[in-house]
Amino acid sequence: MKTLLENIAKHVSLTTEEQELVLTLVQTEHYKAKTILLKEGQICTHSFFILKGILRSYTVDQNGVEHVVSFACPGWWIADMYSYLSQRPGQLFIETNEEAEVMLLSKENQEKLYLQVPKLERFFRILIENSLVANQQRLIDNMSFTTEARYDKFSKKYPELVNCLPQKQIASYIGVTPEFFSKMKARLLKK
Amino acid sequence: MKTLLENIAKHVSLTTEEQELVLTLVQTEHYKAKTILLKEGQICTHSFFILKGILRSYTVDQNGVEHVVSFACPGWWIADMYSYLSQRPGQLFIETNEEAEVMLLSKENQEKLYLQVPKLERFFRILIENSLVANQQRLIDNMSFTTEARYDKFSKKYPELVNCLPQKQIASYIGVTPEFFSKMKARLLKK
DNA sequence: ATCATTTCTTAATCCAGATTAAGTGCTTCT
DNA sequence: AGAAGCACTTAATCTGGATTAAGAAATGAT
Repeated sequence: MKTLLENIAKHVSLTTEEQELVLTLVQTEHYKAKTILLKEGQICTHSFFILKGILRSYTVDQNGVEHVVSFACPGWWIADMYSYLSQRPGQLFIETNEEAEVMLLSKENQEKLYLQVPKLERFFRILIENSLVANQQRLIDNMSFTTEARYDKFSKKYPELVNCLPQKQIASYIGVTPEFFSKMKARLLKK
Repeated sequence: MKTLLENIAKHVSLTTEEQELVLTLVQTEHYKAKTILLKEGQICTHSFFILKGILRSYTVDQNGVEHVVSFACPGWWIADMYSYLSQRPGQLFIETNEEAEVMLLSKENQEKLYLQVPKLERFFRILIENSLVANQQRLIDNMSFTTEARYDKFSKKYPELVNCLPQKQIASYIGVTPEFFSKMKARLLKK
């Protein structure tokens, strides 16, 4: 259901040999809960495809406050795109919430793939297009909706996440403090 | 300096024939100040490459308030990416600030280009990657910086824009009301 | 099972920024 | 040139959400 090849097959179709090539260029890793896969200041040398578990990326600001940039469930990719694309030190942390199984694709191997299987250029372009659209929508939502409406949208868009994330992470994602989030939820229940 | 072919040449190199093909697939248009090129609810059938002038994209929320999503100067592309990619009605307006000259590339012609000049798949992928990174950075900035710091960053990143945009548009871009923006600027001058 | 750490809640106080309202230049149109 | 509309400013008041602080509940480690 959520393997890498199935994910690719949604957008481009590969021959058996091409599929095998892909598999030789990725590695699978297993991580315990709360493992940090990438730290601020490091270069993001791999992008991660989630097989099991939930990962998140976040920044830490001058005051030490965390800001969740994204979550990734099985079947999703995650990386510090700035750092990954430019191969310069980035500002994101990437961390497992729970025990997780992840496929790693190095930047080098991705370049190899582009050369040997040009169709994958299309695959990754589509992935990036989708991220861009989602990101832009989030920006718009943050500017034009109330906190309550943003929470509502989040719950509807990611119903599987609402009940398995610590709610301080959801609070951070929608852009409020855990205290305020808690107050808001209590207010919602009264209705 | 800012023609379409020069823009493409920054990332991929085309043969003369390929360049000519590109030119046959775009059209150039001239617009007066305050012309609306795309309205909410319409399908974004073309993406726009700016030759002259400044365009901006924005949404209008339930209360009729405008939120600037992006600006585009000469040498930049602009479109409602959600609508353009999905060919469904979008929520963005795209409008010229001043008199402008713009090249239009239709979605159909873009698909033709992908087929006939696969190198362009790479070109557009890179453009989208850059947008994604910029967008993600803006999200992070909105979550972790004060209004003042965001304005400061904006001024440094787009020095050419600060002095030629109505400041209510800058206020909207960084996410505050024109009144507050005005107050903040007065406060900055005192220092 | 117990202790320790983290997460969540509640409540009081505070503040950045919104809202409302007026007033002051600018353009631009006729 | 005058009217009409925008863009910008200033100021008073209000509010969503932050901050601080404390306790309660859940989770995890030994």
